[in-house]
Amino acid sequence: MIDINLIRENPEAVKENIKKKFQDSKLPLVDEIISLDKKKRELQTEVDGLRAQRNTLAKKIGALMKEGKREEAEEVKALSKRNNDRVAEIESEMSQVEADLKKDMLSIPNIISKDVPIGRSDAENVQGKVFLKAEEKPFDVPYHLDILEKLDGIDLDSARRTSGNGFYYLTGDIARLHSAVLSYARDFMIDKGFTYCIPPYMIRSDVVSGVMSFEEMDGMMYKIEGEDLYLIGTSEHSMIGRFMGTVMPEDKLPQTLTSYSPCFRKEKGAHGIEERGIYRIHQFEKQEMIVLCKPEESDFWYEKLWNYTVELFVSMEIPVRQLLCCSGDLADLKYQSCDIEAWSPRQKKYFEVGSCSNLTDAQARRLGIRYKNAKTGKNEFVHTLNNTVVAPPRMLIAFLENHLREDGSVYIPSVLRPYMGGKSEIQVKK
RNA sequence: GCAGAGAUGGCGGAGUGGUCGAACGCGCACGACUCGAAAUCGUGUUACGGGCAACUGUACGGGGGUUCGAAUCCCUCUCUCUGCGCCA
Repeated sequence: MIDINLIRENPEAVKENIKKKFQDSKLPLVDEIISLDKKKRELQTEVDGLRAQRNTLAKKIGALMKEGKREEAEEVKALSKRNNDRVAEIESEMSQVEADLKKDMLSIPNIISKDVPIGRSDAENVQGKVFLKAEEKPFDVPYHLDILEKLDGIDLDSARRTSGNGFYYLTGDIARLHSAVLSYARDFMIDKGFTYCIPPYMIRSDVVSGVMSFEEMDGMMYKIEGEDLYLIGTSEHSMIGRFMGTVMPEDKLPQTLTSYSPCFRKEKGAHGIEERGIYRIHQFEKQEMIVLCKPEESDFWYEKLWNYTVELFVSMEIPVRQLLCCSGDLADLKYQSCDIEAWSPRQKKYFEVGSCSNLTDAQARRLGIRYKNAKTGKNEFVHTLNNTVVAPPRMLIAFLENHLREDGSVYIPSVLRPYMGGKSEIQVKK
């Protein structure tokens, strides 16, 4: 949600931003908001006056009662009652106007960074920097599922029986590798000065509706039957929810946190769960990083965050590139976003393994996350950012394809060996 | 899970139907005193919204209700504490 003052003061800039995102159908909302906002303020003035009257009358009644002037008091009561009817009328009109206003405000996209490339859809995303040389293998790289099966590292048949499509058993060295990657990533972020955090894996509906739209919720979130609880789709949900409705002192910023959690997603809609293997699944695990900082520092942190992910992948000897999200592909809450994509020697192209976003104050405004500005003494909204550190098992696809050898064994880069009992490779099971 | 107690400003803590946005204390800010500091004294100090301003509205865990009027009474949810029970 953007600042309504921006719409009041500079509606043209807001419209320009909407055009940049190719959401022209939302253009009329801006004028609608201006008129709803005006209406709201008129109603507010009126209702404030009437309430002031109510307060005065109530005091008068109290005074009369004390003096024992019962009859006079009754007269004023009747007057006050009539006044209150009018208050109720305007209040209900006002709550309607407020609801409409809020709905419109939620549809207005966040102002995007000047650095965001302009484009209609993900097809127009722009390649940024590239790290390590993306090389083709001198042999055919099999589909990741086949690699996993050769290494005796996966059992999808049983998972389908116990849980259905979109679930998996990882076994043996592959399961260990999965944990090793997460542990290594956790320590990597701790070394960068981030605070490690294990959050709740279930959250209440008010937190859910705070962190996402109804459509997203419907398409992603699993609900616990008979409870007001949902399984988180990412630890960002509970990590950001942690700060809902709080004001923190300026010296508590920046908050630099890295969290681990399993993630549960229905994956309803566009791509679905049909794809074979472990690319898109209902359950995965993720090491995440989130930052809450002062407004003037969020650009700095954005650059830092995505570079951490790159550094992590490079240390595991996996070629990656940065892909700049274009204006049309950017979610409404985001100011700027990029994906980190890993090289797939099989497909001979890059695919997404993480995503880094700066939401500026849009998320914080929606959730009421503020800090006390030490200079001005005012409470102001923080900026929030989030980024994937690493999310296996999807990340394992990149790992296996890049480190596969012709004989079917998989090479383990040195940084992971301490987490793998010193092993330097995973061998094919005879 | 059962029973009892409770949730008030940055913190502690009064307040049980009207003059309460809230006593008192702590903390914090500013000023006085001092060479400087401590101590002491004085002043100020909730948030959000409307208004050029004067001023004004709302909020005492969340939601709903009673009343002319609710921090205060009723319902409900959440959370905390104490005791019992159960359990990794």
